[in-house]
Order: sequence, then C-alpha cells, then structure tokens
Amino acid sequence: MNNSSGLGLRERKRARTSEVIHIAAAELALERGLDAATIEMISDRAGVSTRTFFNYFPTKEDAVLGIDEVAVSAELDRVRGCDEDVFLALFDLITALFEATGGGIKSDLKRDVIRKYPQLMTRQMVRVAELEDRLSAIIAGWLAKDARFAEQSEAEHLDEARIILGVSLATVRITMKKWASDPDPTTGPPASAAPRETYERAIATLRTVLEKLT
Amino acid sequence: MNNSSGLGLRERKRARTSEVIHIAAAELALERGLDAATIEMISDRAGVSTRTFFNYFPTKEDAVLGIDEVAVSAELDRVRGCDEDVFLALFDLITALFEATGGGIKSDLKRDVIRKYPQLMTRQMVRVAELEDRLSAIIAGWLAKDARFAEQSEAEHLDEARIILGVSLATVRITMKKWASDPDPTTGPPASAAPRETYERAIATLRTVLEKLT
DNA sequence: TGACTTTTTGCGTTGCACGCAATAATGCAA
DNA sequence: TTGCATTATTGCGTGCAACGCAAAAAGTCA
Repeated sequence: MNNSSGLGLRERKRARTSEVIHIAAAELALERGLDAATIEMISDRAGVSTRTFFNYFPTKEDAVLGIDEVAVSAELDRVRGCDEDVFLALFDLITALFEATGGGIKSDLKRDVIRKYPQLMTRQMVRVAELEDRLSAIIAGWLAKDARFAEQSEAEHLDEARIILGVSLATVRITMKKWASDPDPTTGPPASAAPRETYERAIATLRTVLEKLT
Repeated sequence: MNNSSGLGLRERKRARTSEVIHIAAAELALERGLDAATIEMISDRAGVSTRTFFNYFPTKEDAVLGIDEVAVSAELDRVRGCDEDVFLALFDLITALFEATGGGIKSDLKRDVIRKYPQLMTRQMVRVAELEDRLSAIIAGWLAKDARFAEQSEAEHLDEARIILGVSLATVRITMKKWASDPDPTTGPPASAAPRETYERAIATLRTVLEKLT
C-alpha cells in the first residue's frame, strides 16, 4: 500500500474504469439515444474492449445507470440504525442506493439520462427490488428495536418489513417520476430537496387514503 | 359472420395462434427451463415460424406469460365501476390482467411457470406498471364518484390514484410471491382464494404500520 | 527480479429482435 | 364462384447483446 486512499492500485483502477464506462455510457445515451448507443461505441469511448465492458456491467442499462454492485453492498453495510421515521429513512436509503456509483461520485449525468429515459427508473427499481431480501432484513431489524413493534414476533416483523419496503419503493418511484417529468425551469441545483418533500406528501396522502377507505 | 362467437375467422385464428404459442412457450419453459427454451423451439412446437412468433409476442417472457395486448385492453375497457373497497377492486383487476391471455383461457401453466420462475412475476408487474396511465385514470374515476373524495380536485384524484395503484401493485406482488413460494401441499385447487385473503391482510398490516409510524 | 494472481483482450458462439419483400390465407362484393 | 383488397405468414438477412474460453498483459508481493 503505497498510497493515501488505503486501496491498492488494482482497486483504484477498477473503480476508475467502472466510472469511465458509466460516464461514456450515460453521455452516449444522451447524445445518440439510449438504443442507438451500442456497447461497442461505449467501450470505444471508455477505452476498453467490449469484452471488458461485460466484466463490469451485465447490461447496457446498468452501465448507463452506473449500478455498481460493490458500491451498493458498501451502502447496505453502512446502514445500521434508523433514528427518524422509517419511511423517511427508507427514502434516504433508496436514493443513496440510487446514486451509488463506482467512484462514489454522484453524477448529474445519471439524473439527466433518467429524465430523458424514464424507463430506466423502472429498471433501477427492479434492481433495488432484487435487494429485497437484504433490505427487508435490515428493516425488520429496525422494527425489532422499535418499542411500537415490541410485542410482535420476528416473522411478523419480516412480513411488515416487506410491505413497508414495497410500498416505499413504489412511492419513491412515483415521486421520482413526477420530479423527473416536472419541467421545473425556475429552480436550480438546490431543487434536489424537492423529491424528499414530495415523498413525504405522498406518504401522508397514502395514510389519508387508507383512513378514508376503512 | 357465419359463426356463433361474433368474431371473424381471422380474429379467432389469431387468438388461437396466440394461445398455441403461449402454451408451447410455457410448457417448454417448464420442461427445459426458462433460459434453455429458445424461441426456435417454441415456434417449432407451436407450428409457426420464428418470425411469426415475433408477430405475436415481443419477447420470450411475454410469450411464456401469455400477455396479450388485445385481451388486456378488453379487460381495461370492461372495468367501469367500483362497488366494493378500492384496494380489493384493484386486486381483482390486477389479477384479471394477470390472467388475461389470448383465448381468454386461464391456464394453470402460467401459474406453474411463475411458481418455478418468480422473476416472471416482476416482469409481469413491470408490464402492468406500463399501464400506469390508463389504470390510474380509471382509479381516479372511481375516486371522483366516491363521496369520501368529493371535496378534492381532479388533479388530486390523479395523484392519489397513482399512489393507490403503486401501493396495490407492490402489495399484490408481495402477496403473489409469498403465495408462489408457499409449499402449500395440503390445499388443492380451491387454494386460489388464498391470495385474496393474504392481500387483504397485507393491506390491513399496511394500515396498522402507517398508524404506528405517525 | 521472478513467481503469483488478477485483469484485459480477442475470438468465437448462441440467441434475441426485427426490417423487408415475397407468398399465402382470408374477407368481401359482384 | 370468382376476382380483388386486406391481412398474415414466412424466409432471408442484419445488428446487437451476452458470455465462454484461453492467451497475453498488468499488478502484487516476496
């Protein structure tokens, strides 16, 4: 280890390559269109072979989204407690997973490309849904520590966790979609706070609706 | 029109072919595995060319699931009112969409194949999610006629409808997944009632959870 | 340096998805 | 029933995705 980051050259290079491919993929998707951007073009711009491309991302969509399994796992490991509201905590977690890319960089490219191709949002959610087991286990852990759920069994916590996760995911998806389709021409970069509020309102609405539909 | 069904020979033949392909696809998926079953095999068994296959289904998964755009549209057109609970009505609608196949036949094959390959469930839900606009419009219509939502605007109804739809979809998915993974060896065919009850319980749980997490 | 592990790469394979134009099947009217 | 318009089916060809395999390159560490 002859560097400051605590990582060997290999790991650093790997993260860098992942990021380079992601950027190339997202840029080309924006420039040429999602379908028109072929893996060959992307690999070309990234300066790797097409075969190497597949060593980093299983599909083109994943590359465009910059979904990095390692970064996602790291994010999951980091999550331990849940101080605030469970639904809000989940929003933060999901959006964090959302923005977890190779180099740990939150690229605006991703935002732009999803704005242009909302289908990717669904794709992203499917990816998160694949983490269902790991995520619901974490949520069940939160519930277990929560006094309000003290009298319930572990199995019940897990069932509830799955429902909470599913509902949150759906709500985040709707929220993000609304935000992505919103013209919102006046607001600048600090507009990134908006989704969280929109989400809060959506959860509140859900609560109201459920009450009305007793 | 020289037949009893009110459809021309073309329409009937088309529905029949769609069904034949679907059955071939589902059977082969069960026999050989979802990936191992190629479109060539499926077309072969169905007695059509691979090219014709793509005239009926855009992807192999759609063929296995027997997703028929015409049948789905017919199902959506049929839906008009909503007498009972909105969430229950949605469950019925979603499962109806779920079982809408070319010939209008509810094949057990589909059930089996999804049991074996739960990924298809997610796929199916993505398909339903693509109907989001049409479906949420229908739900908004329900809300507009509902006294409990009388004081709200049309836009609010639509927002609520989207949330209700998203949450229902997620819940149905979880319900079906649980049902699909359940060994449930004792119960016979009448077990098909179970999912609806499981769904009801899930919605009830959601209500409780939301109350607790005020 | 030299032996090691890991990564990259080129090559080849399989299968998906679909455009296009020729051919066949069906519907309809005379 | 026959001929014409419409629609369906098919074969052919193309482009691309995804990945296995083994050789070559790059990084690691003694």
